[in-house]
Amino acid sequence: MPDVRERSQPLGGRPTVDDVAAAAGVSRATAARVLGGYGRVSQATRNRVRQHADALGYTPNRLAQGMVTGRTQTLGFVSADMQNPFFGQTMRGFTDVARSQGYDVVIANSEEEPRLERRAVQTLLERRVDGMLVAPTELRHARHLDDAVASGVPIVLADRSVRGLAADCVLIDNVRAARGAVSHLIERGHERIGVVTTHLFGPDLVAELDESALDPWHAPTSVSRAIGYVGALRAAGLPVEPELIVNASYTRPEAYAAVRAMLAQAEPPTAVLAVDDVLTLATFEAVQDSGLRFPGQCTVLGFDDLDWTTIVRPRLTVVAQPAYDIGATAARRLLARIDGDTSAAQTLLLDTKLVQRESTAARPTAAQRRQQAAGRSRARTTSFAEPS
Amino acid sequence: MPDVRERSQPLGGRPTVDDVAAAAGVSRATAARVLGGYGRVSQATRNRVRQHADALGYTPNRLAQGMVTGRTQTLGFVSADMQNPFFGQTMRGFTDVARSQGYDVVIANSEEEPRLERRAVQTLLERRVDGMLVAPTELRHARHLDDAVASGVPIVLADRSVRGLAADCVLIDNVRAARGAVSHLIERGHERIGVVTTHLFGPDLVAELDESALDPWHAPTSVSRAIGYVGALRAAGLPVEPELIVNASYTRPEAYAAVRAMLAQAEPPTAVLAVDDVLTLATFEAVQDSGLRFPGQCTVLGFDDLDWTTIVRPRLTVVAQPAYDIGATAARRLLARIDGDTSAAQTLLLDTKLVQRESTAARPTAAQRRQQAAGRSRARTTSFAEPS
DNA sequence: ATGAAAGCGCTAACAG
DNA sequence: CTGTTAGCGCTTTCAT
Repeated sequence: MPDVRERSQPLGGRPTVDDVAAAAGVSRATAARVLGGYGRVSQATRNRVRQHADALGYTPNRLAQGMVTGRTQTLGFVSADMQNPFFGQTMRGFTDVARSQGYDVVIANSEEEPRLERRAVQTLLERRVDGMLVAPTELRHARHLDDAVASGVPIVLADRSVRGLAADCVLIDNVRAARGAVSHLIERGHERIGVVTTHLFGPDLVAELDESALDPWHAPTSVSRAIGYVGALRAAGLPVEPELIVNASYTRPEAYAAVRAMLAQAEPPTAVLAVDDVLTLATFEAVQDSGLRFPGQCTVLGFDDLDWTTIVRPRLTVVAQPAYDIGATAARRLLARIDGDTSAAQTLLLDTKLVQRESTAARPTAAQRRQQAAGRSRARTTSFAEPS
Repeated sequence: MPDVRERSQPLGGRPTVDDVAAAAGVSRATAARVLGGYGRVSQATRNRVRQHADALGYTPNRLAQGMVTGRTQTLGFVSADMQNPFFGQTMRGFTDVARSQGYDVVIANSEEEPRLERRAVQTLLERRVDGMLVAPTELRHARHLDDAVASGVPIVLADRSVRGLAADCVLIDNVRAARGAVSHLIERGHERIGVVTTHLFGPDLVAELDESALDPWHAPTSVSRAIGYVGALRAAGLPVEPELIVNASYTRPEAYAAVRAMLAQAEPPTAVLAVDDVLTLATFEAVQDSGLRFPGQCTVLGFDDLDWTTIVRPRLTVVAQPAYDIGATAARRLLARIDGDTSAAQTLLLDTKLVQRESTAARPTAAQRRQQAAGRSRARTTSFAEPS
C-alpha cells in the first residue's frame, strides 16, 4: 500500500499529475495517460498509478485539460429567466443530455435585456464554452450573436429565432399552435372568441396581426400566437373584433384587469385564448371572478401545461409546449456541431399538443349562441359559492 | 487606426495577449497588465493596447487566468431538481448575487440520488469552482462533502443540513414553521387537524414524530414539518391521531389517493396541513373532489407560496419559504468564505411567513364542532357544480 | 513604467 | 509500452 502522505501539499494545493507520477515512480506522461484515460499503458503500471492517485486524493484539473485540448466540456445556457417554468423545463432537458455526454452547463439569465444578454454571451465566450444555447431577446438583429457565430462557437437559438442569423434553431410553430387552438374552439361552436396577448405595439392591432404584414418567425412568441388567432378566425370566416383582443403588459395584475375589462363589455366572448402561462393564470382568474363561469358561459384555453391547470374544475384545456424537448434537442444539436457537423444551419420545429380537457368539453348553449348573434346584453350566471 | 487583421488566426484560434502585445508593439507583460486591469501602465500605452485589443477582437481566456490565479470566478449549485419551483427560486437568488460579484454558476442536479450528488460534487471540484452550494441528499453523513470541506473548498448547505458537517448552512426552521401553521389552525377553532407528509418510515408514526425521538435538524424537511405538526397539537393538549397523518409517497397521484382515503373516514378533519408544494396541490385537489368543500367543511393550509394558490377560491393560506433569499444568502456566505472569512461554520435560519388568506379565514361551524366532539358520520355538502 | 522569464497542470507529438 | 520535450494563455516576480 502506498503511503498516504507522499508529498505534502502547500496549503489547499491539490496533488497534480506530477505528484502522482513521482509517487508511483513513473514519468509524468505515463501518469497522465492513465489518469486521463488515453494512450496505452500496461495493466500493471496502470494499477499502480491509480492506487497512488487516490491515495493522494488526486483530482484532475479541468482548467489545465481545457487549456491544452481546447475543449472545456462546458455548455452555456442563457435564457430570459431560469425561474420561469418554461425555461426551467428547457434547462432541465438541456442539462440532462449535456450531462449524459459529459458536459456541464453554466447558466445566465438575460431578464429580456439585450445588455445583459450581451454580457452573458461575452462571459461564456471568455470561459470558452464548447457551445451555447440562447433564447434571444432581440429578434431582428443581434450583432453579438453574429460575432459569436463568426468566431466559430456553436450556438443554438431556442424558443425564438433571430432574423438572418446563421445558427441552428429549435422552437415551435407559434402561429400554427394558436391557430389550432382557436380552430378547436370554433369547431366546438364558438363564434365570439377573445385572445389575451402582449407585446403588440402598432396603433392598429388587427392590421398588425395579419400574417402577411409581419414576419411571425421573428416576432415575440405572444405576437406570433396572436397572429395565429387572427388566422384561425379569418379561415373560418369569422370577423376579427378589436374589442376581443387584449394587449396586456406582461404582469399578472395588469393582465387580470385588462381581461376583466374585456369581459365587462356588452357582448363578452364565449371563449378566450391566453397565449402563455402567466396570461393564462390571469385570464383564468379574471373569467372566474367575472361571474361568467365556464365552460357554460365563457371558456378559457391556455398555453403551457402547468400543474395547476388540472386542479381547477373544470380542468383547463391547454396548448402544451415541448419545453423539455426543446432543451434536449438544442443540446443534441450543439453536440453534433461540436462533433464536427458543418451542414447548413437548420431550424427544428417541435410539435405542440392541444391537451383537451374539460374547459372546452362543452359547447356554447343555444341561448348563448342566440345572444351572440343578436348582440343582447350580457348573460348572468350564478357566481362561485362564497365561503360560508 | 490599427489594422484589423494584424495577425491572422489559424482556425478558430482566438487572438491572445501576445497577439495584442505584438500588434501594439509592447511586451506581453504590458499588454496583459492593461487587459487584465492590474499593475501600472501609462495612459498612453494603455489606450493603444486597448485599441488593438478590440481591433483584433480579443477575448480573455478565463481558463488561463484561473490556471495561474487559482480562482475561477465560478460557483457550483447542486440541488435535487432545478425544475422544482423552490430550487428554481433558490437558484435565481444564488446566481443573482453571484453575478453581481462577477461569478458565474454551473449547475447540476442530484435527483435526490446520492450517487449523482457525489458525481456532481466531484465534477465541480475538478472544475475548481471557488465554492459550491449543495442541497444535500444524505443527511446523516456525507463523506464526499467531508472530503470536499477538508480540501478547502468553501461549501454551503442549503435547505437541509448534514449532521456533523463543518459547513455553513442556510435553511428555515421547519419544525417551527409547521408548528406555527398548525397553531394558527388551532387558534381558529380547529380541533381535528390532519397532515399530509412524506418520507416517514417507522412502524409507529406517532412515536417517530416526537421531537425528542428524532433529530429534526437532520431529517427530511417533510419529516421535520410533521414533527412540528405533532408539537403544535401536543402543546394545545389535542390528541395526535394516527388516522389523520397521511404518509404519502412524493408523487401527486399517490398523495391525492392517500388524502382522499383519509378524508373518507367517518370523522374527517376540518383542516389539513400539506407540507410542501406538490403535496399541497394534491391535497387541495383531494379536498375539493371529496365534496368537503372548504373552508366550510375542510380547510387546506399549504406550504410554498406558488402562483396558483391565489387563483383558487377561497385563496389558500400558505407557509411561504424565503426560497430566493436562501439562495442569495448562501451565495453571500460563500463569497465571504472565499474572501477569507475563517470563522466557525454557522447555521443561518431564515424566517418563514404564514401568508393568511381566505382558506383559513373561516372557523369551523358549530355543527362541525359538535360533530367533531360526538364523532358522528361524515357531513355532506353540495359538491362542485359540474360542467353543464 | 515596462520587459524578461518562469511557471500554473495538463496533453501531445516524438523518441526510444 | 514508457519517457522527453514543448507548449496552451495568462499572471507574476524580478530586473531594468
